[in-house]
Amino acid sequence: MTSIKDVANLAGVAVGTVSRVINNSGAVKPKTRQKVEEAIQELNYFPNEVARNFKMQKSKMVALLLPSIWNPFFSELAYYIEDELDREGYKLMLCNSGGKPEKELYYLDMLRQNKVAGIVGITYNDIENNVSNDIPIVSIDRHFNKKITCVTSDNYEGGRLALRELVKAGARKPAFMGSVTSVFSETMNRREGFIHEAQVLGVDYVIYEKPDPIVDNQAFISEFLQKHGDADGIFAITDMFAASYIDQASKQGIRVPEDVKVIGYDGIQDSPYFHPILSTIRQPVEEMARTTIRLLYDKIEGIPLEKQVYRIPVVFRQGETT
Amino acid sequence: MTSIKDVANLAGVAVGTVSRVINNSGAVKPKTRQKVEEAIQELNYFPNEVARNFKMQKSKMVALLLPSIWNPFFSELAYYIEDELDREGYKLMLCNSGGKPEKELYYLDMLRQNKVAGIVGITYNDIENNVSNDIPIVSIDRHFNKKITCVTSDNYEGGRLALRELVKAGARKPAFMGSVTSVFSETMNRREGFIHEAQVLGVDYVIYEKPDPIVDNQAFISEFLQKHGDADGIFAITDMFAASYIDQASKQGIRVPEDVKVIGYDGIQDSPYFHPILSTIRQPVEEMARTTIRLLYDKIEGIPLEKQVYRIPVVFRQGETT
DNA sequence: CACCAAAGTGGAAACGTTTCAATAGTTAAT
DNA sequence: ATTAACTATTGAAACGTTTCCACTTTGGTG
Repeated sequence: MTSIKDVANLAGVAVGTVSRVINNSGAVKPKTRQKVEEAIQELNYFPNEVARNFKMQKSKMVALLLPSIWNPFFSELAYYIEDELDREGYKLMLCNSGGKPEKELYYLDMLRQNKVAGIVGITYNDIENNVSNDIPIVSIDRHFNKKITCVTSDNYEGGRLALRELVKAGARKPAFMGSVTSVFSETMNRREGFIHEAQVLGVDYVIYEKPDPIVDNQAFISEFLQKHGDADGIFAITDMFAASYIDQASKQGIRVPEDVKVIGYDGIQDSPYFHPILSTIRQPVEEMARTTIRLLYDKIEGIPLEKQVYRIPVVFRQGETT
Repeated sequence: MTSIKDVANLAGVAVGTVSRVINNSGAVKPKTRQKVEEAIQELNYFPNEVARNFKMQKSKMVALLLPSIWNPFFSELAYYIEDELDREGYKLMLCNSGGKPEKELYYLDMLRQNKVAGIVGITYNDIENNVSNDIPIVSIDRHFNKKITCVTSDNYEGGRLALRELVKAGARKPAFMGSVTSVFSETMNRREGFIHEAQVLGVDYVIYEKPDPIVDNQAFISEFLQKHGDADGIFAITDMFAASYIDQASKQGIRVPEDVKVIGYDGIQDSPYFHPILSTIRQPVEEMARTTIRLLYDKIEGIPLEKQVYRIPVVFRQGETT
């Protein structure tokens, strides 16, 4: 492979000069620059980025650590994250943890060894203590403590909004359904907002939480239907969950939205696949992604951040299920 | 940051020895090894992977270049690719090209500069000439020439299968619908298989292709419905396209499967979101992903490949649309 | 006990850059 | 013509590894 040295030889200058030409740093006489550029052309030389990263002790690589890219919410997020990174010449490394603690830690170690410039983390476990201070992290929907900045949708408002919409659609006894993924998860505020608004409005409500994320959704939903057959409105913690509920309910002859209104959370639907079209609290995925990366840039450059948690507003999107 | 030199100093040995301990290469006395390991512990040292990559002139990074990770077919593929890579300690870099030629080339250059170990490419353009010989590539569904190995589902058989299933489901005049993405795309064989089987069986058929992928799907489908209202079976080139067709058709009062049978291609549905459940030709995404990576490993290690195109068998999956 | 092969270790070069101090060249004012 | 003040360029060190050659130690054999 041709190196900067070959270019220097051919152009009859020193390597330092070639470096300055390439990086437009320092002064170079136009004539010299031309000689060097010709040599670069001639040799079809391009700089070895690995050597640069090594020398500079930093790379333009950002890692995205998430449970599974297969999940449509995450794949949309990843799309925008990559797009925003590319604008500044950063590259994206993708790590699927499966939500497993040991894999999250394994990847964190690996990323440190690879000296990535930053990490976007969507983790199920408290990675606070397993993360060195020398590598900036921004998390999405997970709020640990000072070290890790968090970007999230406004889950609390989303919960309030969902309850209001259910009531507006005619529900007399709305229920919150979902599974706990992590005690650090900001998503739990969806429940708090829901409860708060129900109390403010003075409506009867049900909270039904699945303690263990491993348990089968279907079984959990069946159980709910038995115990709370009188619930006539469902706020599901995610769209995915809402879809499971609708599936299960319709198998038991329950009609949506006639018998039960359903609202999801995420708003990942905008493909012709999805039916029925869910009423949902739409997360502004693109804005969350871009905000996350811009905050990460600030951290990388050592700019102190104003806040610890950045909440992006959500909106209700009417579908066919309310 | 602590380096191998610090470890050597603390352990009272030479850097070469520390290196041998870390890499389990060459002989090291147990006693020495212990001293070194203690020093590593003490200093909390971990090897600088960037320096290694630099020295070794190679990295364990593989790039996945595709139009958009947002597409559920690609995100499933990416999931398995990452999983297979991780088994051998490789990392995945994600590049969304948006299918734009200039971005594909831009990424290709970038990847070369970054000395990735290999590339998995799902491109719309002929990248054959823009790719150096020193970096192994395996493409999915795109067949250029000798240099680039191609992994694809058995599109031809898939096309035959689709036609047979449509006929079996009662269609008298089946149609193939789709848009051309690239002349190099293996996916076009779906059409060939469809045509071949129709001729073998002696059934009347329609081929309706959208020349320009940019044109709006909805408009294209409306046009088709006007011109070929008598077609009573649709083989859509992708599930996504099938879903669009069903949407559009149902808006015009056409019922699926009563009036028209529909078969898609991909089989990306296995989430409760999707309704109706499509009858489809299922691509074995996981097997394709793993095959791709294993072939890439062979190429990386210089092992010559037997074939130029690897076709993975497909199966028909019954849904609610036939 | 002397000798030899094998095992273990040290030390330095090399990988391709950037950067910086030192030197050389140029310009403009005296 | 001399010098001061820049501008342009050189050359070498440094980044953290691995690897290879040379040297030293060890253990076994005659």
